[in-house]
Amino acid sequence: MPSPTSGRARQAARNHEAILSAAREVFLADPRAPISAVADRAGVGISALYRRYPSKEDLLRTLCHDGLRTFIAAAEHAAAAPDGWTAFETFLGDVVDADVHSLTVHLAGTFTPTEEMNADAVRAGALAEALFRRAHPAMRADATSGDATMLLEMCAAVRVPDPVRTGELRRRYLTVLLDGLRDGRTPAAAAPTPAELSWRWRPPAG
Amino acid sequence: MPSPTSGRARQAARNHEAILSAAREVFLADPRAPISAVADRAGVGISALYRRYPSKEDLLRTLCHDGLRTFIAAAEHAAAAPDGWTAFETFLGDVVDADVHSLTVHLAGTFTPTEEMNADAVRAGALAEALFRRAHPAMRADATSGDATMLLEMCAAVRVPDPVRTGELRRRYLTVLLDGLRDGRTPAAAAPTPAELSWRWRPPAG
DNA sequence: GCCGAACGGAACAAAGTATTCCGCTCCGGC
DNA sequence: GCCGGAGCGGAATACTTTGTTCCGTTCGGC
Repeated sequence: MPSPTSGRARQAARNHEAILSAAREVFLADPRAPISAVADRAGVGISALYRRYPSKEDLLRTLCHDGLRTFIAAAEHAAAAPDGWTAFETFLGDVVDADVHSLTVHLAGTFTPTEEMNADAVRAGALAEALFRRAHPAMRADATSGDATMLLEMCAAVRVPDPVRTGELRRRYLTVLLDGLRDGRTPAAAAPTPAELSWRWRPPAG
Repeated sequence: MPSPTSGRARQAARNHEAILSAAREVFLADPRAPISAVADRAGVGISALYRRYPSKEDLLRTLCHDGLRTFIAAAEHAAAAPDGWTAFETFLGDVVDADVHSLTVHLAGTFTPTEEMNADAVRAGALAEALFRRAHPAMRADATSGDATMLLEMCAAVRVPDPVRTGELRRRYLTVLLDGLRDGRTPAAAAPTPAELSWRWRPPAG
């Protein structure tokens, strides 16, 4: 099957992509969206979805894991920058641009993670932590890597109807936040500890 | 009925308060929570709720309107400060502390607003705008009053299981954001226009 | 003791939604 | 050309969730 340029197999491959992309959009907009919304957005029937994923949970898990991988890739890519602060800035910017935070954190807890996902989550945490450490000297002394997590969370909360403007506005507030984190001298409450942020990853109730 | 200190009427008044408070907590945690969750949290039966509010929508509307009034009160109180920046800071801090943003913005759109609410919303917007204008000279030149709205939105997104820590962390990031807004010089995308943020207030679909 | 406001919570009905199923289409090999 | 079956659309199903109603009970005030 040498990559057909037309025909059924090709169409199936296209659908595969369309479904993933539609699922990203739909669940990004509303993590509790019904699966039919994904089918509608992708312009396919429901069975095209169930042919690929045994259940909604599997789709969610796949989506989340993809997001996690994107996160890791962004961290590894940014780590190449020689300057610690620049690396940190690049990393957060890329993650915000990829709109990956909602995919990972907001979907977590709606499915039981695989072992591989847990490993990747640990790896992602370590990479982010390393980037943070390199940048730490350039920012307010009381900052912790938990701050980075919360910055991403706050940027993800920025939302307007137009997706393009949403992206622009997120970059704007990331800039404001980073300016504040770097230059800010106003005393503030303690930064979050890792333990305070890990609750999101607990598996579905029951 | 001169404020009985015991008896049925007193109990009813207590329930009234308990219900409102429970509703605030529950809908703050999840705007789509079922009404039975409110009853459970308040420690009362469902009928105690329906005796006071004809429908869920009415309860939501009341809650949101209360939040709006708190917002207005905070703005009026903060406006008394002689220094524009201090007034602005105080205002946002009070709104964040009162956890009023989710009550207003996140509940909006789940009910059809009353005329009075619309008027109050306009008034709230005008007050916030006035506070912003007084503080504007002290911040980065491209800031708009829409930034204030988004700061509140971002702070509302900060959430950990412990409510007390949630409050502390919100204050922390408000500080970071305000530092960034005041001292930040890094160029950034255009701030949101009022039109871009008004979509939240549109009534329920249909 | 009796009345009725206030209540608890089961019962009901309407939605919403994950998953299954069946019949159709149409590519690809012969 | 023709057939088999992969791939599919979407109605049907089974079940869960949830807003609202209803009825029997409680108990403070007279």
